[in-house]
Amino acid sequence: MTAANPLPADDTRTRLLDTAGDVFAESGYQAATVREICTRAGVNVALVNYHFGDKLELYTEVLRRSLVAGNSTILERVRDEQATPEELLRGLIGAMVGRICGMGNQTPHVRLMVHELAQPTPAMPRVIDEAMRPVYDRFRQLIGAIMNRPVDDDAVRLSTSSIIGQIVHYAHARHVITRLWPDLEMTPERIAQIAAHIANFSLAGIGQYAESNRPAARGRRGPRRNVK
Amino acid sequence: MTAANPLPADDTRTRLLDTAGDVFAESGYQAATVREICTRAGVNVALVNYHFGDKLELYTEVLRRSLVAGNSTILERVRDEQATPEELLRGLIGAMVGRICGMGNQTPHVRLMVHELAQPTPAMPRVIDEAMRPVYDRFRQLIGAIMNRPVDDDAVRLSTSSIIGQIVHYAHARHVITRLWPDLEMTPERIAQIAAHIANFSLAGIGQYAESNRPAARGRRGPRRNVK
DNA sequence: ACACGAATTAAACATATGTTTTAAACTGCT
DNA sequence: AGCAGTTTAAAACATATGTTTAATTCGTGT
Repeated sequence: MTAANPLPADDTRTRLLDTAGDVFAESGYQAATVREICTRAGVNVALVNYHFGDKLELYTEVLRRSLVAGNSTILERVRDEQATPEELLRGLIGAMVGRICGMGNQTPHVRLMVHELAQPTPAMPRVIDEAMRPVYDRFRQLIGAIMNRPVDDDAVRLSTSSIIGQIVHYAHARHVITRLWPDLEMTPERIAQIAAHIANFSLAGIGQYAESNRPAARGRRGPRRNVK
Repeated sequence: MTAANPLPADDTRTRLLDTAGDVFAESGYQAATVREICTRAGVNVALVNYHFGDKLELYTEVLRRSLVAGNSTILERVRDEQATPEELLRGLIGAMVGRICGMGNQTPHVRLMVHELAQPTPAMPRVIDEAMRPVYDRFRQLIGAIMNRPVDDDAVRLSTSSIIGQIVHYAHARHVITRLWPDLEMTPERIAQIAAHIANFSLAGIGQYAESNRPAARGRRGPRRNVK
């Protein structure tokens, strides 16, 4: 038979990478088996070692591709120089919620990150530096701008964790949420509602650190709501 | 039948359960090996099958013990009938943050939950119903009381997810946070600061749904159940 | 057409892991 | 002590999995 197959003329290497991305995203590095990957890719078991050396290098390469394709798309959606920090923050939250809650099954990129967090591999430092740090830093910039505080202020860092925590909770607790809130369907409108909620909720939370409430040295003065 | 043995403290069965709890908490169900468990417990490999049948039943029993010991302690700390919902919410947040950020390594209970979320086992439904649902429900009660809205109002559910998301982020993203914020040390003061931040941040976020800001068309009218 | 290196295949290998088997040691009771 | 039931131990088993080997096929330039 000629090279004209129903399957596209992708070379096996890329087919392996694509399939491995799916399998690793489903099961994580350790639970995924090279036989499962090769079977699904329709190639011989020996080819992952021939093309990549071993399982870990295949995983590393999968991760590398996922990283370069992953975070840049998110961050590039909030590069508008005209927009205010609040608008950019809303945009960033919306982009992340959209990717994480994306209807049906999640992006492989997201699931790779979830598994890497639960069971770190030798690639973890790079995952953090290349996938997480840029997002955290962008959030800190925006939040710092809104708060009018330096990016390494405690309030900025804590608020950054608060916002990211709210968002990625929909990745980590996906099964929990669908069981405890069965009526929740991730329609585009629902996703927009979630993003809007997180943005409003967080901007209100940030507000307590805002300029007017800012202390001169320590402790805060000002309206002091919610004091027990 | 006559063997009315009161089960010594270092009974093999108990020692297996304890060790298995540690190993499963470190590696998750799938990555943990019964040989590792037995070696660390100092017992023969065959004994897990003799006492528990198979690996999954051992895991199930470990989980069962963790569940009964786990969530009750948290929720019992917020049973004060005299306190206001805000105070109880602060207490609940503080209890969870304390357990999750607890200095050094996390509680086995927390790590078991994290692994179960990343890679669900057949025990997942029970984990959700017995460990997660009570906490979610208590949060919804308190938040609903503060907002003066029913517990299944969208705003209540979304705010519940927001608060829990902020808290458990310190469990899921532990490595990320320590790498992106190297100076952060989980001293008792720091843990208190984090809990206070999440409480203040969230009460401000909840504030936007408060009675005064409530739109007439949006939020559901109806019987004001669950208002204390 | 041919040769040579790259790519692919089938099979085997080595090891890890959950489980079972069979015998020995232990326990409580008469 | 002797016995019956329970518990432990050592070894074997069956299977899964990452990796290697050796042979075969494919592609390409001469």
